[in-house]
Amino acid sequence: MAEAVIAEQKAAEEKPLRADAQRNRDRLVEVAATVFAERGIDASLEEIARRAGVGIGTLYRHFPTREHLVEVVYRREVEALCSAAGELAAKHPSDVALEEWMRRFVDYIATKRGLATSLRILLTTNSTLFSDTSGRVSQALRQLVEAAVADGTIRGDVDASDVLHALSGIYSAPDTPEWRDRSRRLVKLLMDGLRFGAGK
Amino acid sequence: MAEAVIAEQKAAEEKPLRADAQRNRDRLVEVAATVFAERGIDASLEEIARRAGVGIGTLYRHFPTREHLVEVVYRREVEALCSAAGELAAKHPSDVALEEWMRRFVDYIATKRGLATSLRILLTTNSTLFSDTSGRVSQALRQLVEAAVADGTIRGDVDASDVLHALSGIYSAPDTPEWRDRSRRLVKLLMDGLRFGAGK
DNA sequence: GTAATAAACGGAGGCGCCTCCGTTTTAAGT
DNA sequence: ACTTAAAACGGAGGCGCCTCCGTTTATTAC
Repeated sequence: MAEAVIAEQKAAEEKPLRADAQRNRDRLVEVAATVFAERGIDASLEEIARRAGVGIGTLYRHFPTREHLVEVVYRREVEALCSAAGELAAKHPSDVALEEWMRRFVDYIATKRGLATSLRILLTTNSTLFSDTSGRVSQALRQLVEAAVADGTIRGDVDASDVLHALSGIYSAPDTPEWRDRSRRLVKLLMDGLRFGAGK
Repeated sequence: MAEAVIAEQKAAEEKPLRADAQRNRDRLVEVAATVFAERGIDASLEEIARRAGVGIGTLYRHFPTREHLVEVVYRREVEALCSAAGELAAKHPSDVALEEWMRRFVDYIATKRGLATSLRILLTTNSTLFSDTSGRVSQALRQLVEAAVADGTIRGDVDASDVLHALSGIYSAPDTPEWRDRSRRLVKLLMDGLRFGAGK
């Protein structure tokens, strides 16, 4: 339902691009994701254009500002993370799916730690981006938690927002070298707590 | 070892500048204030250096980032505004001094309207800057209000923070072409209210 | 006054940003 | 298949950022 609405909006807002334009645009987003990950959010836009095999003018036509490009990359990554929830749910027992998804979630945030400042500015400047993505994340998590509660693999006295709060406690911890490892341990710990008393 | 480093830093902080260095630094701040006013906070640093008659390297030695320079200019302007409070108090009846100072205050904010976004980022990033300057403004205003209350030229049932709140209502109004004029009218209105019932 | 030296100067150079516009490609009409 | 107009391309060019380092200048010691 929600996906149908999104699809409709996209169709309404965007006229179809010419084949070469669509190809270049997709390529740019893909390369940009890689380069931002490698060099941070201040990476050279000219490097992105070069590695995507297009001229700098083409990059600017598609993404008038750096922020436009970052936003598209960010939305794409959040969407990939969230749509993985459904796939995990189909392939694993619901508690395992939830655990794996939470692990990916904190890992994703870990990779963004370095960019936090610039990204936070973008997220406060562009409140639509913030509400869209945080809504999408909540939805994915809710799906997993409700399934696990329903089939009794985790306890029934928690809901998605409880888990989200618990996770935020994990990823808002200070930024040390072992941050990533500790986060994973904490996710395991949280998961054990969720399994305890399950099926009662 | 650590002590040596600390000692070096202290020395560096307190050390008087060489005569030419001080001259260039002052010149840069003065020119920067003009250029930022003319072209906005994103003005070219090379233009500032050029108009100050120094090389770009000299500008960067004194102010490693644009933010450093903006901060110094901003502090200087706030200080000029606030120290004018004392001068006004010496030359005018206390109610007139207060009115004139408030007029200058809203005018100053009016000039900063266009830069608001960048400046707000700087003020939230650098909380020392924010608390220092807002403290200084409060102090200047308090001085004027207390004097006017004390000699009965304005009513006694208000204090500086009341007036500051009233002013913030004035300058947070939307940004229209007549903003400046309306603000002045509102200051006059506020002042009439303050005078009403004075000396009771 | 002169020499020595630490401090400051300044601009060339390399890189990235962004715009502008002549060239190329697509796709719609015939 | 061919023509053609619109769409997209891409890179040169101008400007600003910032660093690096050879040169100049102020100050200190004699």
